[in-house]
Amino acid sequence: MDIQEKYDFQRIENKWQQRWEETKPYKTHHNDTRDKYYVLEMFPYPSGRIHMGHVRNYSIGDVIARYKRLQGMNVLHPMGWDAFGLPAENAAMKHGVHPASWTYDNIDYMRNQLKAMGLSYDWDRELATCNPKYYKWEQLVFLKMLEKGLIYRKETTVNWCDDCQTVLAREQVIDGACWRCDQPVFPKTMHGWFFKITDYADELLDDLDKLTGWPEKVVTMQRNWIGKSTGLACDFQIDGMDDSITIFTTRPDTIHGVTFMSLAVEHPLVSKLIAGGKHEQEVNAFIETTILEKQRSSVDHEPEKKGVFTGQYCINPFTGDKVPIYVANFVLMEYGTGAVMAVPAHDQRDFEFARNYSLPIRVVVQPDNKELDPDTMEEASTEPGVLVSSGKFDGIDSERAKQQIIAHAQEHGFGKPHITYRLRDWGISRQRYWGAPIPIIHCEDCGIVPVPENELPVVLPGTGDTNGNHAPLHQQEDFYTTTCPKCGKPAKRETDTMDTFVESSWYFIRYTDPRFTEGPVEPQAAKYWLSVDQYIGGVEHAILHLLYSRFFTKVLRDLGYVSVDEPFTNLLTQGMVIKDGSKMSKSKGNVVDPNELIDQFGADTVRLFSLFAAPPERDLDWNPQGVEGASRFLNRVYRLVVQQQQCFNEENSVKVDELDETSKQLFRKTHQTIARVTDSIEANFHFNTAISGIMELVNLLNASLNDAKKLHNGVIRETLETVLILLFPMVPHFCEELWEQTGHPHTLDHARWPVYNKEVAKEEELTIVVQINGKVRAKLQVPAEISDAELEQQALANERTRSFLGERIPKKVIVVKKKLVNIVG
RNA sequence: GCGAAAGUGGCGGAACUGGUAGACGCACUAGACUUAGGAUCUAGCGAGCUUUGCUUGUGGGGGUUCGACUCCCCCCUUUCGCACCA
Repeated sequence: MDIQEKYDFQRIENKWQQRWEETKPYKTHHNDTRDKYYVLEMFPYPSGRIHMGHVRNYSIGDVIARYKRLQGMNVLHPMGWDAFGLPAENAAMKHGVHPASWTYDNIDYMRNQLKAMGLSYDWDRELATCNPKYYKWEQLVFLKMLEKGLIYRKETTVNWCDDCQTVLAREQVIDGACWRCDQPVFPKTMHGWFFKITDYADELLDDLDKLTGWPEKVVTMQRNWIGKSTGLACDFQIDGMDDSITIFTTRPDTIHGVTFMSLAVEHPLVSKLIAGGKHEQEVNAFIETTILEKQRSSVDHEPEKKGVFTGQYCINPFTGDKVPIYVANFVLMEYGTGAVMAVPAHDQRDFEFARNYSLPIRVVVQPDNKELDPDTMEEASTEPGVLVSSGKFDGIDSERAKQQIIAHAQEHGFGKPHITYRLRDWGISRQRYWGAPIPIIHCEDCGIVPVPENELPVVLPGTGDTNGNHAPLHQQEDFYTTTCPKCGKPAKRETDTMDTFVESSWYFIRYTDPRFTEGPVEPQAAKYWLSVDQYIGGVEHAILHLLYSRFFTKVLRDLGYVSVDEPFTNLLTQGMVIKDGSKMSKSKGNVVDPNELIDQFGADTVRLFSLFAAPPERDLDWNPQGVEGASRFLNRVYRLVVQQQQCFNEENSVKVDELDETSKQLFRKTHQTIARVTDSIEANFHFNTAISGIMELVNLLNASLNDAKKLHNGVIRETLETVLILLFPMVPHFCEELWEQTGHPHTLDHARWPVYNKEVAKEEELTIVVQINGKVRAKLQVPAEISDAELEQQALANERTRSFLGERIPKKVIVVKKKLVNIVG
């Protein structure tokens, strides 16, 4: 045996990457007899090159994949590309390249980068969402959803980003700006396609309880996003008109305290209410300025509550009171019914509005801790209490009154229980080129006609050659001119493309058999592999991507394609990679390029450091000197193996009883380390503590070699082999190379994760802390099997204890088994 | 404003269900080897002090306990999410 003296990471990494390319050890087969494990990292958008966030994400995923393989599981670990999207079009405009060739070039480049990291993907399952072979099935699912009534088209006011020239879903508007380009978003009225995600609102909400493997934070965010509220929908007749205003309230118990009515400026009844009245001009002017204000309002502060009287009144069905109808700037048309019954005594917004316009305040819920006086109240009281001034409901507890009032309204036919969600249907129409075409034909006679299934895919035109037309589809006459599949008359194709979040909502399902040609999902493969056991990605997708994916999984289940309710059993949201205290960004000039790092230190070192520097869920502060530390550690292990290679020559079984003390200690530490590393990974993927444990073992091996004249060869061997296996998921090239160089006939891919020997790991002696009044005063070395009484006696007999105690007589002695003795005196 | 999470050496971070605070790594200091070293090895490394040792110390203040980074109450700071949701 002759190991190369120096750790030549370049040679080693090239060698193993090439070998993995040839032998495909990570190719996965469906195998019902084995336990499966599906680990997935969020697939990247092919933006050009990978960044440190990817490095971290994929390093974490790769450790898990390799660890589970060592444990004997059949691991699915695929990779692909979220390949549709705006940057491709922007690049096309900027550099004059076709979005398709820009995207595919980037994919090629990034695939090489990922391969240079030594990630154990089954590359035969690679997919790109911009490939017609992928989006063909998405189009099919679209048609099935349409058939099932889960898709509709309507004209609405949408969020329009002028910069991106497209519509955005509400979730994609962040602080009034586009999530992608950060430009302000404007309302615009147009037709668009919608997925009825609200049909699944209840299930999406209820099933959150099943997601015990998700961070609580993400579950809460989704719960709030869905925003379920239960209450009463109630009609208020307009005085002197046939129409009535329907309101929604979660506080039906306060309905006797209504002193006015507030409508959103966009409420459809407003124009009718004011038509011909003396308030018409004033109201219209108010509406106009409010709409303008809404558009440019900064989000930091709520504007003052403002409104204007319409001149009309409506009637409270409970009291018969006439209350004035206002148009108010704080009422949202998008939520509830766009009309709010105003109870200033018990709602802060109504209270402020009432004070501004000197409207009456009427207390109807009396909390038990304080007396409410409408004239002196400084804020609304939202606490529960007992109903007052509420007719026959007086004296009833407010919680119970809610039910009784709803029942009363229902009995008399002017109201009913109602549930409202914050969640809205998902608008998926985009007016851009680089996306999956929506498979619909518009016919003047037949209306909306689905493209027949056998004509799928509707291929995005112009992708055939690099000079192809990549104008938005509504500008491509050759594309949209067609004939109606029903009547054969000239017709027009739908020119909207789908939101790219649609592709990423089901790619993890397609991975189970990405080459299946008979449908979107191969049933047996899906049944075997789903759900994803471990999903890993940034918390920035806590709502959008994860909610859409959950929705799609349920839809595909109801369409009969899959049998699971939830896509991701366990979710790990990794922290950001930051440098010098802030997120890496070009403008800050603190970007670290993974390529340079890998060239300089090797992929294994970069992987090791990104795992060591922080636990996965926390932000990782990138420290260039820390990387050197990781490199140093690998070099030290390499040197140790080179120095100690003789121990691999002979078969040396270890008999614990015959070992010298140093060898025995090292052997014990080896088994303790196995336990510790396994626990760190199993508990919460805290690789940082796993690595530090391995470092401690290596440190002890070094120290033992220095101390002892002759360390037992079998122990050295077992220690080094343990180190190599434990490190393998993190630094695979490095470990494979040393494993091979030390004469092992099979690669580590075929190895098994070690199991620690409890007997060996057990300490023979313990260090017991002796405290006097809670302060550490002495330490005792005692045999592990010592009794509590014996321990107490030894502690009291200890010389240092005695000198500290002096004349005092201990009042109490507390003995904590195998840990400490505290003497209270 | 509401909600959640987090505050531990010069830095990244450890500490299991309340039981030796600071594992491991980085940086730093001293020494060894060396023509040299950003290589390697050895030792030290929270602060203070009257330095075989003592005192103090986990954002601040209080409390529970024999004992608190850990549990309870109040406050401060940071980060994230939501933001007129009726």
